[in-house]
Amino acid sequence: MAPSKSESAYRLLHEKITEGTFSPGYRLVLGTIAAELGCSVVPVREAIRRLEAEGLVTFERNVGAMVAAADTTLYLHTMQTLAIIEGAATALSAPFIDDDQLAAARAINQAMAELLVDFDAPRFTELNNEFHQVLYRNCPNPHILELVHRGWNRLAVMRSSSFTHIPGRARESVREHAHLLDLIEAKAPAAEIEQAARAHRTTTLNAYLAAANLPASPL
Amino acid sequence: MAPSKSESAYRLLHEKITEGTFSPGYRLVLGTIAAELGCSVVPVREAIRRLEAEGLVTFERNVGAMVAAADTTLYLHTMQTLAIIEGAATALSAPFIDDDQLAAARAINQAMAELLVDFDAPRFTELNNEFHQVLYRNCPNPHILELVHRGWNRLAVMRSSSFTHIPGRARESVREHAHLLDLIEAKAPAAEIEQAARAHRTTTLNAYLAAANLPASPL
DNA sequence: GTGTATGAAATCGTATACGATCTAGTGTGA
DNA sequence: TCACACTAGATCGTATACGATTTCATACAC
Repeated sequence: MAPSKSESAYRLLHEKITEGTFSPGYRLVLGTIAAELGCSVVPVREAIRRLEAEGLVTFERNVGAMVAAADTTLYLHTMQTLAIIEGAATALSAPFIDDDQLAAARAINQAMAELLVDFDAPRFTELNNEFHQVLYRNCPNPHILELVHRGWNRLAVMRSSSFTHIPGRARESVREHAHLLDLIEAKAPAAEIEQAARAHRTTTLNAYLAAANLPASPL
Repeated sequence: MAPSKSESAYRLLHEKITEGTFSPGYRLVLGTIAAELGCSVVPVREAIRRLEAEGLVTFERNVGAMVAAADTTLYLHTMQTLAIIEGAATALSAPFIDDDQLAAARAINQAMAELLVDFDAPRFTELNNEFHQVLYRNCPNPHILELVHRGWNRLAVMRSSSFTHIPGRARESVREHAHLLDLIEAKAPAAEIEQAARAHRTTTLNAYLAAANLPASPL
């Protein structure tokens, strides 16, 4: 069956926001979006409420909705949260990663390594997403998986606009990926995998924190 | 200004669900709720969408909404998630807990200890909530705090209906609380506090898992 | 020039209405 | 008896309409 209009509106907005078509701060005017979608405002409001609950959109009474703003603090908080959640997701997922998936992840990481020579940031980011998805996808706890997705989405919204790559981080990243894969292949203890997966993200976070003259994350 | 009807509907439903007035599986019929609130269905739909995004309600197209079901698997997944998030929240909060708050927490735990003699489960649970709130309230990362709240809410919905206390767990709990407070007072490393706070919850989780003949949580 | 009143336009919030869809109960034929 | 078609009632999904609120530009007073 065709999806409901509310569902369509939700998907469309979600995509436009995470893909960066609508940048942070972009005003989502109900009437305009409704017209674009060829529907009335009611389903659009509903969609926006859902996006609000996911943190992709902020909504103010009698004023309207806009794509969640991307201030530095928010970004860093999101990264910290994701470090924690994704670390756990990866550790919980690890025992269920089979040889094929492991091979796929190694291939992706190899592709990333090759990109280092002639660096292509968007492509690198894309591969990075794929890589991590392979790692946490098998997580048997759907709540955690959902939180990981939400975290990635929130980062995606903000990253596009305001944050740039840290020099040398890409190379380190590839190395850390390889280490993570080794741990998983060796069936290392969950705590060790969690620690490595978390650190992988925390390192980036701390680089940003240092750049902003803030203390490093204690976790 | 008076809250919008959509906001009122959201708060009312949220409260009724977390307080247990509406048990898991309870059908939320738009028209009925709208009539109770003295408003139309549109704001009610919006409220329900928000609750859905928080996991308190499930919604099926052309069928309607109901309070999220409370099957065992869901409950355990939620507990596992909360163990991870709350552990981090507590560790991040610890450096900001002042002497007064520490004293308050000790007092609450003392009250819990006294309840052990003539056990009163609802009161114990209430104090337990208060205790943990003191511990994680100062967490400087609002995202994490929000996730903790959502986790507690989800547990609250389910706990009321289907889960009972584990014998001897209350006494252990009080002891673990005291240990946690000692670590915080001693300004122990964040990782250590996180570990203790997580373990406090994981122990309960594993007791449930064992009772259901499932393997313990690896984290 | 600065600050405040005013009014129009834009936008939101929600009631109402009605078609679409689901559910359950009844009847019919094999 | 069972499977299926059908109908009535309940409920959902969304368009439309309109009052309420905010915003912004303009005009006026000081």
